[in-house]
Amino acid sequence: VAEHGEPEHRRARVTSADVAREAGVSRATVSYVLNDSPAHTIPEVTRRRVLDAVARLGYAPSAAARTLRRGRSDLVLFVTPDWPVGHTYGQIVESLTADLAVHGLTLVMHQRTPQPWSALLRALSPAAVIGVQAFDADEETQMRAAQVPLVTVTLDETERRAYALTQSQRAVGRCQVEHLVARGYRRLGYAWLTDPRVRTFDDLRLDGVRQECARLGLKPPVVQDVPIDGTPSADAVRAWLAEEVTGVCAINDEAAFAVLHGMRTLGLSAPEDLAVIGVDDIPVAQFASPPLTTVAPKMSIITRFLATSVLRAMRGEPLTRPPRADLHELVVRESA
Amino acid sequence: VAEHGEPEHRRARVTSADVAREAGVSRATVSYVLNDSPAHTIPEVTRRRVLDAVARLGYAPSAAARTLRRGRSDLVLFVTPDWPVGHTYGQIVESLTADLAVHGLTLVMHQRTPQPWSALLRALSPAAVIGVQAFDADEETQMRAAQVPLVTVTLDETERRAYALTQSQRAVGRCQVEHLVARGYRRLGYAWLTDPRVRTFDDLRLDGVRQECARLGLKPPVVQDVPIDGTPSADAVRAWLAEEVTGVCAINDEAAFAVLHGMRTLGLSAPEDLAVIGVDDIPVAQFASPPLTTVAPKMSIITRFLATSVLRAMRGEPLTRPPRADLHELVVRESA
DNA sequence: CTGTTAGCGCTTTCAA
DNA sequence: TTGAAAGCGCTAACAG
Repeated sequence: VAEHGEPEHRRARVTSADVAREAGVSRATVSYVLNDSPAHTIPEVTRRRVLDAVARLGYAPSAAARTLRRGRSDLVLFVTPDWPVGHTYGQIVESLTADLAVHGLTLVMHQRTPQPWSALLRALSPAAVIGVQAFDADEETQMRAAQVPLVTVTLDETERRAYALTQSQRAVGRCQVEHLVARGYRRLGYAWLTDPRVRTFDDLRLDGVRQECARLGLKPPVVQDVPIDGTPSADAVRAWLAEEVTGVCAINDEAAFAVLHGMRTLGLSAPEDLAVIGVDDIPVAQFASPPLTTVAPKMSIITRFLATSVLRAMRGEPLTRPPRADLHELVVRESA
Repeated sequence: VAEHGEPEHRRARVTSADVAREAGVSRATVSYVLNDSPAHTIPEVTRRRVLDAVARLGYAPSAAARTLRRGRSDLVLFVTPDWPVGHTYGQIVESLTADLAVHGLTLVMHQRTPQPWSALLRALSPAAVIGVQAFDADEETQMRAAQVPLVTVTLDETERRAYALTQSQRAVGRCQVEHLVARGYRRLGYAWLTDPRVRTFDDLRLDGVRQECARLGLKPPVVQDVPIDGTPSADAVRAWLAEEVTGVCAINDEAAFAVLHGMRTLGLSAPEDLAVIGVDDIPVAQFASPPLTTVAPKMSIITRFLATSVLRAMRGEPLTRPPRADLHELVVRESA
């Protein structure tokens, strides 16, 4: 831990006025150039002069001033649910941050708590809000009142909304079933996490599993809770076996690991006794025993789409459909 | 993906002027009350009136205006290295965000790229910067020039700095050795990741392992790279066995999983043939085969300390030493 | 095509 | 103890 005191000669901040002076133009012109103001067309010479001055002075516009003036910042607020955030979280931050940065937007994450976050909203004046859960009526009212140009990307398709990620979640479940059935497993189980907070996801993924089972004329999946906090995951395995389940779809790779572990304590092994397929492809999935077959979401495509959606919504343009390309891919290893 | 258009009646934003009017005082008074201005003492009645008005109007101060005025925002910039961010990342975000929020500070993460981030610095005017790598001279100059009150919390202790996390990293390595030796393993190996970007950490943790080996009069650890991207981790295991290594410390849990997997392909099992101990206690560690013994950093304590350091540094107070309590704890399972 | 200018909402002297 | 007022740096009308 180290600290720097204030510099002795606190050189004043470089402002757009400095740039204007250096370039021999007015502040307005500087602003027009820097913002590619559509209403004003600036001759190339002037443009270059301004840009040069900017470079020479190392000028960076003050986000605060710009926000104050425009009434809206360049921040995009990502409101995460109250789930335990796992590997996926880092991935999202990483690529979404990059995708937004391209457009001059900065990602700010906020994890939902029981407390309302309307104050955050007003304090940040974000350019957009991305949510992974539907906002309740109260929250939506808040956002309207706060005059936040509001984009909601949600996992929940209960309302009439387009639903990129929702579709993806269902498709993930379908993909699991498809693979299992292709391998000849016809009586399926589903491994849910005990943590009730993850249920949003589950509902959707499980729903996809159910859909696909129904479509293929299979019995509905046997759902079992799998405790993530430790021991008795063998119970779930026994229950499946009792129902003659031969293949289980896990809500995510952690759950799959738990199932595999439960099987191990029972002296069973995958995929012979029970095939297991996960979701996420966490880094250690390849080191599972046996290496875990799983469905890997293509984060970069998803975040790219999210970023585009935000941009379009900010401009008031109609939102596009999710990309054609699958938002996930099957990674076949040995567990199924 | 759903979108809200602008509200029809865009009710103007609630400002401190509104609060002042509602409370029958001046804007200055509102400001004093809200900021607990030390130079001014406000009678309790006035205070209450203001606070009531704030609540009634649902007023939230504009971060932009405040920043513009004060020249510094309430943002704390966390500059992460260019490593692959794993499970730890989410943990840090989660608890550090909460710890800072208590003090009205908002955490913003920025992952280092080859490009400089000085523009970000000037744009955000953050209240502090937390770095997990030492900043180079250029960057430090930038920060001074940008007049950012600068706090550096670094993993690198090469310069004369206090080093909470550094000590912790070394201590983590020592802790691994301690446990292994207590269990009777005396010839040790060290599992490094192939990814060169993680080396910062490794150096420190490995250093701790070396120190402890030296202190106990053991031979230095046999270091082996472990490829995280797939297959041939068996080579490392063979190499260790050839050197009569009986216990290996892994740089993190993923590396430990890789080692365990390599052993499995060789028909070996832990801890009989080779004991393995990791770092991090990722959620799936308990489901490893065998369940992974590991050193778990106590994130909440670490982030609390980070938050406190930031606060103190912002106030110009001297920085305190890291907390007495160990910053990590041993989680004994079966692999070692 | 470029410049002048009026604020955005807040904090903080300075004066009352 | 409270109020009036001057900006912080920027953008966007409006003039020129």
